Amino acid sequence: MASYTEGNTRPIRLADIAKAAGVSHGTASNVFSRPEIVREEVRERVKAAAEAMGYAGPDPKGRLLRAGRVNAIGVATTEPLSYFFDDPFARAMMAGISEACDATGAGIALVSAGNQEKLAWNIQSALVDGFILFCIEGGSRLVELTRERKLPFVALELGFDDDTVSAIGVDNVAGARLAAHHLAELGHRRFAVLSLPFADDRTGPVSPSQVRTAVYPGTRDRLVGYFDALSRFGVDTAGIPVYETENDEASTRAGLETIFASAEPPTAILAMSDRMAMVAIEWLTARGLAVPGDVSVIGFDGVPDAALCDPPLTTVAQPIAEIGRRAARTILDFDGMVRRETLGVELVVRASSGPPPKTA
Amino acid sequence: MASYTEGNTRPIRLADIAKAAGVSHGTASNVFSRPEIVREEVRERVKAAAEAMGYAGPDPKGRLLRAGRVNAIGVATTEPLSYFFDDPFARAMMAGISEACDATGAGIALVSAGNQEKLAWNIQSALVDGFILFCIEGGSRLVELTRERKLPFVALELGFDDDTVSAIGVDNVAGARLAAHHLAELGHRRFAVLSLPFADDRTGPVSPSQVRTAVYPGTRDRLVGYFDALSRFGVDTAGIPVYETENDEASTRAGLETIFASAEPPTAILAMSDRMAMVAIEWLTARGLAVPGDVSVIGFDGVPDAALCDPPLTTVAQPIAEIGRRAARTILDFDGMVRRETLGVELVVRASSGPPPKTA
DNA sequence: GCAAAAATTTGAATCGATCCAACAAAGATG
DNA sequence: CATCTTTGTTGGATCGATTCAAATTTTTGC
Repeated sequence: MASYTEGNTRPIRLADIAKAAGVSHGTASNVFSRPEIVREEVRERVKAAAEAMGYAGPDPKGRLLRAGRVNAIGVATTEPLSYFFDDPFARAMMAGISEACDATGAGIALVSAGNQEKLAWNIQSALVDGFILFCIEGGSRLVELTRERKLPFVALELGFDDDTVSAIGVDNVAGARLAAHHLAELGHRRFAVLSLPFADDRTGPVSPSQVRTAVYPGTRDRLVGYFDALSRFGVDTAGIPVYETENDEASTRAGLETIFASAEPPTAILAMSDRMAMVAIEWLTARGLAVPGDVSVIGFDGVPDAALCDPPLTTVAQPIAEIGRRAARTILDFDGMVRRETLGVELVVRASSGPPPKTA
Repeated sequence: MASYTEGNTRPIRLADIAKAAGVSHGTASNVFSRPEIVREEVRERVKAAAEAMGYAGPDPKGRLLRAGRVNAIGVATTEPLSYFFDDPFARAMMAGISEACDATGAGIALVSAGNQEKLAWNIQSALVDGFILFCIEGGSRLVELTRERKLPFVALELGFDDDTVSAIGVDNVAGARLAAHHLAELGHRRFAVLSLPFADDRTGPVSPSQVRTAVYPGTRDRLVGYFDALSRFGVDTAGIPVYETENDEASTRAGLETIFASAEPPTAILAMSDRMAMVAIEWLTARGLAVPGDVSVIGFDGVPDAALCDPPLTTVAQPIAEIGRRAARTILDFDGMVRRETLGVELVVRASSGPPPKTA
């Protein structure tokens, strides 16, 4: 299509410049890294030589080995890379991480991979000073892989029960209580739960006996919170349908189909993510059910989009950006400590929740 | 808050393992990089030693220097890092880049910085095999900085006139013609242009004589396209108000105020980005002007959000993800050639454009 | 003009791996 | 049994810089 940019000569090294300028490589190095300590005349001579030979400046690859520090933090997930730019929760989190990185001039390296093997390799070979882990599905595998690197890392979103890993998350039990309490207080007594996954790779309706067996602590805690608040209002929690989704549109719709196939459909939906809640609103509206007239919907997360949907979503807001900022700071200011932080959540009442219909 | 994770002993090196296992460092290296060529018994012995000493596996820092290749591509901009997660255009582009990177297992390093000096440093020290440059404002500075690194790079979005830099973009003249033609054909004769910046750091209304002086080729080409199409319909292009914004909400609103302060306000707005077009729709609606009843609005870019606003935006769609994919491929398959690609655009007619009001 | 102090410069050591030519040992072949 | 393969292992060279103690030069003070 067009011309060659360069000959295929091997790139110029600092040593080449040093030789050309007639100084030692120590001095040549100083010209670039601490110019103030080298005599002006020499400095100019070396710079001129560099210019003349087309030297690209000290290669970070070489510098890195000596310095040890990369000045970049890795953000890893088991989802494809585009997850960081598509998912509203991830985006809000990345905004917080970005802010902390911008403040200190650190870079961000996105790490992911289609399959398990590649992911392992990518984590092993990522040039970073530490990792922030987006623990969605397969979070524990991700933690194991990362632990191998023996670099600082912090798990996000769901507290791991394992006390040896740093983690930043929210009080899921309290948040779920807030959500359920809000709906119960409005008068609702028939509920359904759209749940995040209980464990790797499963989905579908969940029997009451399974409910306490959720492996993912985040899922379990939210469930515990919901049930705890509802039972205080005398609701029989054993009778509440819980549908486990993969937090995507397809499985959420499937869940709704199942839930509303019932003879006594719920008047309120407790969704464990704003994503599912928004799908639910769309699904209900399309089915001719008014939100919140016929069915109230409450989400969890507090992503920015939730304020913009129609009707605007009532939800339990996490301080997402703040979690991101703290995670980044945990890596950037790593002090060898295991740091486990639990941040507070906030009930944000918007228009998707209201009293149950009179007829119910 | 909690216990120490590690003592402060210096990390284990491959050489330590080799010594402990009683083999040469060459063999120890092989155990990790080409296990199949080392005898099983030895392999197990080395692995056991590694396990026992808590070896984290070959350090990528060391490997990198030898290998030369980082297997990551840098994406740079003069905006803060959060730009990548906030801006819809950037996000769509990143999705394309992500896809190409996922396919080959390459990583993405985000590069940015608040000030000019830090940006230079971050570009100099980024551990990447090449750069994709988001050339918004200050694009030429970014190109200069990157050129210094003597790594492959490709400029995005706006073609640079400089033929020595690889670039991928769209045919802005053709796209702008499409937009203007569409509106003129609907019967509009009174237009206003919401323009992207002409050059670094300016904003405000533009006199007709300045119009052809735009420094940014993307801006200039779109203007040329608009005027070219309109003049074929006998519109006096010299009379069209052009307001230069910074492609943000504040300056776009300022532009609209100016434009609609006129005695003969336009019936159609040509916006050079979907962002500005969506701000315009909001502004017009809030002012009681119907879109497209009173004023038609057409955007440029084709970001996903444009389909969701109210009314859905008529726009000129760029193949954003495809541009991203090609940019990534250009770096990943770099062959020393300068590659300049111009992709086609497509008029997407939605509900924000219609015939001008009868009274006009 | 000379010693002491200050400012520069040098060059070997180091960072942590991979690569490869040379060598050693074991097995196959005539 | 000598020779040729094959298979596995070794250790020096290399990747491209930074660092620092020691050597050298320049400056300062008297």
